[in-house]
Amino acid sequence: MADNSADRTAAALGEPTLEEQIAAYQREFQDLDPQVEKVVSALSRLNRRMNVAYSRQTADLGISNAEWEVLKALVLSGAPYRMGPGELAKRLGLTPAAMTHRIDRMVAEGLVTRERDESNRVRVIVELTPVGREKWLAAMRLASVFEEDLLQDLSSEERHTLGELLTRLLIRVEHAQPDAGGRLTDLD
Amino acid sequence: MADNSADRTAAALGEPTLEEQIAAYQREFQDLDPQVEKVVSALSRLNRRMNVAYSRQTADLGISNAEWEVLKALVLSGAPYRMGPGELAKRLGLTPAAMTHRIDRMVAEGLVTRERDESNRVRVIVELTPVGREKWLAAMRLASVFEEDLLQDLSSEERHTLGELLTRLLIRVEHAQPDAGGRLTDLD
DNA sequence: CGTGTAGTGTTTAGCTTCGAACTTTAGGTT
DNA sequence: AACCTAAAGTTCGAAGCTAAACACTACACG
Repeated sequence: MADNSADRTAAALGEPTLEEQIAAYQREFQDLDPQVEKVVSALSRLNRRMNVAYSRQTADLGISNAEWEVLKALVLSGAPYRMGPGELAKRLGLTPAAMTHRIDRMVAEGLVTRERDESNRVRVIVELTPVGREKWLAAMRLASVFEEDLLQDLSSEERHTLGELLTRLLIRVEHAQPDAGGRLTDLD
Repeated sequence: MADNSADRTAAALGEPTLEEQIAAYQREFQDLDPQVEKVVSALSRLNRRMNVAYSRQTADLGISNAEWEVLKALVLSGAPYRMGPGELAKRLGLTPAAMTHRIDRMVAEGLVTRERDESNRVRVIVELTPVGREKWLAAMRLASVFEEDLLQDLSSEERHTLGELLTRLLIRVEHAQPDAGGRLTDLD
């Protein structure tokens, strides 16, 4: 079971506050926009914390975070919960090689099955087992409690605003490609 | 040079839109709050995209994302840019073992120096070299262009709002510990 | 029909990380 | 002083990932 970085990052002793960190960056790099940096730093820190929380939860269920990602992708594909290793790899941002090994493990643990596609014998079909689906559901229940709790201090309106602003950033990143200088340029 | 997941996740062929993804989750898991899920999913996707962008930029400079993280921590500590391996490991969320190896590489590449602390011979001091500082600065310049561009579509007011909302989430995660059920409970 | 070519998944070798055992030093206790 | 305990880093073996080479199947084209 990988991804046990849980308790190392959890406490985060002596880590500077966001404000302190931004002030330090400004000392070292004058033309930094503190407003931009605040958003970016908060995003990155938040994500680290969230991953730690998820790792802890999945570990409690006896699966790794990596395995949870696979389960999520399969469930998202809808019944009958089948996908090829290649597509899974693309979705999760892994090499096909890594996917092969990950599926090996998950087959051994009974979370998925792997069989050749008889109508096209190059392809392989990875299918969620009932056990795998149960694990996904259990992880989902834990995750949703955590997520609800994370947003607890925000009003419904604030949640909406946050969702919209983040979606706009996401759209900008997903519908654009960086040019040579790293700038994002629209595709269409 | 690790962290070359750049071009695999960049295109993200066939990935469902955020809305589609949330709709799919709701079909499989009824008591899911779509508002919460939207925020969380957007956060997680955004971070993946940003990491891909950073990886590409650091690769262009001939360093890995991992090395950039070390450089950032050292610069943040302020002049004379010295830290012990243990503290670095804690900041970056790594085991001391991993830190040892990472420093090995960075010493070999001339980014940092490693020496024993003569006043306390158990300790080791990792110090940024001028070359390391230059690499940090170059990476920082690239990153700030990308970040400014990422937020391009948001007005100054929207940036402020986003920063504040994210900070509140961060505070909730950083000042709390999860209880047995995964809920976040205040410390003070 | 055979052959070339593209697409899929697996295998192999090397690297990075983790967990755990180990070494060295500092500092307190008797 | 001699010992015990804690703290800091390193070493060791196992796990997981990447890139690149490889094997197999399907399909188009002569």
